[in-house]
Parts: sequence; structure tokens; C-alpha cells
Amino acid sequence: MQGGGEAHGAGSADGELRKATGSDDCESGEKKEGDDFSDISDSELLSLQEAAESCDAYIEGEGLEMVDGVTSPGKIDATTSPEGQLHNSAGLSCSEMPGPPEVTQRKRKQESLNPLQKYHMRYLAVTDLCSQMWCEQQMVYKIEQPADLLPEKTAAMNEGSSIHLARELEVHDVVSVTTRNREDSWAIKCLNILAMIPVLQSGGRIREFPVFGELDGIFMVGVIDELAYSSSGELELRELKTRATPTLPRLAQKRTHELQVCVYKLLFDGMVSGVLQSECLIQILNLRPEQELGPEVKEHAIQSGLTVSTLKDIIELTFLNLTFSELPRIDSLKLEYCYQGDGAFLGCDIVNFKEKSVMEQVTFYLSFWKGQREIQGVDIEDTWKCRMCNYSNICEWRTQRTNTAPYRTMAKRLK
DNA sequence: ATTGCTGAAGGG
Repeated sequence: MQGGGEAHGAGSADGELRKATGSDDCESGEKKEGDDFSDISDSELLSLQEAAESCDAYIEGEGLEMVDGVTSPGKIDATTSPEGQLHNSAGLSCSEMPGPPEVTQRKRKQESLNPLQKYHMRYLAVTDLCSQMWCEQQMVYKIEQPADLLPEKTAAMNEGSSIHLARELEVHDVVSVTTRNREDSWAIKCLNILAMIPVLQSGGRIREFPVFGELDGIFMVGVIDELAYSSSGELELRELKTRATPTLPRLAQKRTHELQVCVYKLLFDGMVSGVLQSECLIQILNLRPEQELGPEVKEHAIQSGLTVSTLKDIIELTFLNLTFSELPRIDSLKLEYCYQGDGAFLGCDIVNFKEKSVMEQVTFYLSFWKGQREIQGVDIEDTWKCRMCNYSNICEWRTQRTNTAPYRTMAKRLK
């Protein structure tokens, strides 16, 4: 049986702050190729930061050279306790025994919960939708898997992460900040947005822009890989996909990438056009608006020239900046593919954004989370995905499909 | 608290 109903993730206590830097080469805008970013020491980080501060004023155009902060291990705050698992009664396999009344009651309640409630999720990540699109059943197995038994990340994923980090560091510093609670984490997110807005306004390029908002009644959170202006002055979203093989992805995979960037656009456009209210954010996420920010977070806010003391302050400031900065909506969506092996460019795609079609897809995927429809595994023609799935041996969808396959074959033969 | 909560993306 699945251990269903565990908390969604255990979470580290740290946040990451993106610092626009000028560093030494504010003017040169040179980029060092082939730097190894993985082992920059703390002292180096500090000196780079100082350099950045001394040249704070000019965040313009190309001069944005970025350097690194490596998240320091150790420093484990007394934040999320690892106990995270709520052992609800859903996993009880005593079907014959009626059990005490309160257990039956709890069980009934459990069954009436939608997946969002069942897994204690206040929001979804944009990439949750993408894995859902790949295989909804696989995504659920992953969520239900106890955290300590989760399959390790593949080599391709790790390689992808490090390539993305290296690219990010070309554009700005990453400084790790100790956060004490969710309020602190959201404050860091806001600080990052506040730092990136002026860069965008002055025509610069940014990476890892946080986006969020409500879509079809469900709160969604994501991070835009890259935003920049094209030669024709359009605001372009770029999503880099690194590949373990020097080939372009199959259609099934490309579709998930397309949905990802389309949802980013929906969220970003909503943010700059003031669709989301700050009270709404606070309420949906159940944040404490009057919560004093942690000392490290405050310190970074002050460094950015902000006088804020509570989460409410910083959220309101962020929302004001977003709506009054007259940032454009995203004009074009671009997927870029390159080979992990030698960095070779494999191709790129311009994604056609059709709001109606995107919303239809979003509505379909979200309807699962709302409990409006049954779970759905891969279509019969996509069963090749099962060959690389960790759960294929226990997959109920697969069993069910195998049992019905002969009929489908017959039907096909009969035309 | 008979209640609470999550870095997202990472690639197939």
C-alpha cells in the first residue's frame, strides 16, 4: 500500500537571493567562458559581493556579469522537522475488519478529499503540470512514495541542473540566505523579483524569475528560466533544455515543454498586469502578514535599499513595483535544446501561444487535482514511457490497460 | 493546534 498523505516535501531552511552585480567588469561586460563555478569558496563570494555593492548603480544592458555563491551546507535551522509524515488511516489494509468508528469516519473523510487536500498541497508547481502531462499516474506514485525511498535523480538531471546553474551565474550572483519560515522564503522571492524588475526595465537579461498566481482556482508557482529582449525589442522567454542524447525530444516530451512556457507566460502576464492581489497571495498561502522578517532576510532587504520589516510590507512593495513598472507582457516563447555532452546546440522552437488552448489544457490537468475526474495514465500509444518508469511493476493503470488491450486490438482489426 | 506544511526545476 502507498503511504499516502505525507507532507509534500520536507524543505530546507535556506533561500537563494539573486543579486544583480556590477562587479569589476560593469563596463567591460566580458564573460569568462569555461569557469568552474562549482567550487567557489565563501571568501571569494564575499569579495565578489563587496565588489558588487561598490558598483551598485549601474544595472544596465550587457554589463551584468554574475558570479557565484554556493549554498553552504551545515547550518541546519530548526525549521521543518523531518517527521513530515502524517499517517492517515487510508493505508490500513484491514478491509475485513470494520474497525472502530472513528477510523471508518476518518477513512471516509480521506476518500472524499481531492488530491490537493489529500497530499496537503496549497499550490502546484508549473513543472508538476508537466510531469502530470508526461504521466499522471507516475506523478502520483512519486508523490505517494515516502521521501526517503524516492528514486535518486538521474545523472542527466544532475547534469542539467549544473548547466543551468552555470548559465544563471553568468547573469547574476546567487547568495544563500538563511530563512526561518515560509514568510521568510516568500520575502526572498519578493526580493529577487524587486531586484530583477529594474534590470528588465533597462532592457537587460535576467534568469530564474519567480512567477506565481492563480490559474483556474489553483495557486501555481514557477521560475522562468530566462527573460530577455530580442533584437526587435520584444520580450522573449527562453527555456533551455539540456539533453543527455544529441537529439531533439520526441513530440510527447516537447509538448510538456510547450505547456511549461505557456503557463509561465500566463503567470508572468498576470503579475505585471495586476491580476493577483497581495491579500490573495497571503490568504491562499496562509502566510502571516505581520510576521517580522528574519534577521538575514532583513539584512539583505536593507542592502537592497528597502525599509521593510514585515512580510506584508515586502509583498505590497513587490506588487506595486510589478504593476507600476509598466513591464511588457511576454511576446514570444522560445525553447532551446542543447546536448549535455559537448554543449552543442541542437535546435530551438518558437512556441505558439494560444490562450484558449493553453487554458483548456490547464483546466484538464487541474481537474484531476480538484477531484473532478479519475486519474489517467498514459495513452496506449505512449506505453513506451513505461519502459523507463520506476513504478511500471506496480502500476495499476498499466494492469488495467493490459487487461483491456485485446478488445482494443479487435476493435482496430474490425476498423 | 481533534492542526500544520512545500525552494522549482532537473530529463525521459
